[in-house]
Amino acid sequence: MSEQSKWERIYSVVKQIPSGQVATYGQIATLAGYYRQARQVGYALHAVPSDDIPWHRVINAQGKISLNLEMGGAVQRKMLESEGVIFSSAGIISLREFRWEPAIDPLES
DNA sequence: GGTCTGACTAGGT
DNA sequence: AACCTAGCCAGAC
Repeated sequence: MSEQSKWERIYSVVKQIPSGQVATYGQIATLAGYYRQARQVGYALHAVPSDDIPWHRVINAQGKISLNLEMGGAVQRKMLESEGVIFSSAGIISLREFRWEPAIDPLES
């Protein structure tokens, strides 16, 4: 499988994250059929080709933003907050409250 | 070609 | 809670 179609599969899952919800890198990897390849999800999002992919709704497993502030972390937080996602004083999002839990397999939809 | 890096994670100590 | 390790693999050099 080429890396192109692999990334596109990752993107197709990310596109299905609803506004106001978030997913973790590992969750996207698993949903796309690439269990344990969370790093590749991060890499794919780093090179995100267009702005119709809600890359900002992907965070790490600790509920935190993985970018440095200068890499766009501040922008990501602002976009999430504008969608209604709440950050704690420590900058942590409650995954229990905001994590996306797809009812159907994203690859089948 | 080998080696290193990294928007990561799960499991163990 | 903090730290370590193995697993993953596309680029950059």
